Amino acid sequence: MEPIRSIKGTQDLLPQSSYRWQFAENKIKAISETYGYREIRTPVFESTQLFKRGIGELTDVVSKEMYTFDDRGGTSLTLRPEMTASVMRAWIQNNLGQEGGVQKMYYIGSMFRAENVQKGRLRQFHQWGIELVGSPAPVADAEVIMLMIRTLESFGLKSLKLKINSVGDENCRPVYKEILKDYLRPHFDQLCKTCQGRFETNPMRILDCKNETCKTLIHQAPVITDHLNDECKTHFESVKNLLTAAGIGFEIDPFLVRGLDYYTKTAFEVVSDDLGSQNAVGGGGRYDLLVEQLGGKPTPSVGFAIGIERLLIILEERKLLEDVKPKAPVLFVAAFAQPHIEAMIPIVQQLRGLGIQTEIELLGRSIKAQMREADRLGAQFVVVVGDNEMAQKSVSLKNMKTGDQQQLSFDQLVEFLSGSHE
RNA sequence: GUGGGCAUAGCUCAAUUGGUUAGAGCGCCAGAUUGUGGCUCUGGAGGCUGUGGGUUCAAUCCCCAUUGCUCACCCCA
Repeated sequence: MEPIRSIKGTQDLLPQSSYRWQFAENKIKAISETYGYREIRTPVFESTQLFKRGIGELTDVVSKEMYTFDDRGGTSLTLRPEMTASVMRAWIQNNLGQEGGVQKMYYIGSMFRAENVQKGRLRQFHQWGIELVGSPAPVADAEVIMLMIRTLESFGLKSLKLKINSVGDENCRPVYKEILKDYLRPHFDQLCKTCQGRFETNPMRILDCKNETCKTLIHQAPVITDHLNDECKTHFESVKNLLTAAGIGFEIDPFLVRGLDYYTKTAFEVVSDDLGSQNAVGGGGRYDLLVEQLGGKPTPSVGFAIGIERLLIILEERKLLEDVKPKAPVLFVAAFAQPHIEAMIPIVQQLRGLGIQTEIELLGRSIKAQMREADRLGAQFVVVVGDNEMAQKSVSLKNMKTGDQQQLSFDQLVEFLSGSHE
């Protein structure tokens, strides 16, 4: 029979490496909470309409990358391709705006995009994200960026590049788009096919096209940062000043245009050379118009998302996970035969009850094999029980690091281990 | 959707212009040590060379198809 395989673009997280994820997730959660963010979980599937309205019908994500299907009642559902739209839907639906002040939320979860697979790009992948809802102030933008950078630094990542830009708001962006189109119009024929399509629908996306001729044309193009209105300009300046005050280095990239339609004012991205061609570790920005688009009251917000798989790729390439190891048992109980195992079971129960990680032989192997197993598991101590020990109602306790061995009564063993385990 | 690369033991990889029994390291199991891990030594298990077809006296090697993986284009995390 043909074995069934996992679906392309999905991955098993095996016990051999899950501790790395736990390490990353624990750190992320701890830091998010230090900054006052609380976890939000939302369903992995939503009404297709949510993403169409929130992300934008013309974006690549919505137009060609969504896992969409009809449920039995004929409703169109979609596996979430990102979570900001879901979080804002939940925020509106549960009237979180009524609580006053801002809502600071984080999430870690699976996202789904039906794309071709390559390095750092899967069909089911995971994001850590932050949403700071309800503040129009530049300090909110700065806070989420500080949180993002601090977190990456806490993993030991130093030389990642932070790129920021302002993409304007509903007043100055349309004006800039016209200026850009006026500049590009005489060169329309030289643009690549996709950019010719973008010319009317989303001219700003031409700015980050990687086609060579498009790039040379764009090089001389008017940049949005020269055409921001006073409000956006002041906001952008404040964000930059705050980042400088926070000691965070950044690079202004007037060609940074993110692929989701909801961004306003600040947009930012962190890139790394370790990722191959999909070089974005994470990115985000301000989305002051999204809540209205989803049927809520105007609510200025800012957030970001980081790809966990990509983060782990970088950590691995830079050898920053070498010291991260799975938890090893404190004690391995090696027994000769069934009666010895029976005699040890109450002790094992007691030790585990005390939170001491304890293993007992499950295969009835030779003592030699059991010792090898204990060593492989990295156990600090091994207890050996046989007829000799049973006769004296005791155990032999071996320290695996020093090789020392001593005879202990059952009570002494429990007392010793509750004092000496780490 | 489009292109390139790869597919041999559990893992990482060899195998001469096509030539006899497809090898190594690591890992696994066992013994040396009949009640004790690591280090060392010895032995062992483990392969339809991804699948199907073709060329040939002969195919892991050449050709075609197919599946899977991977990298890249577009876009994104």
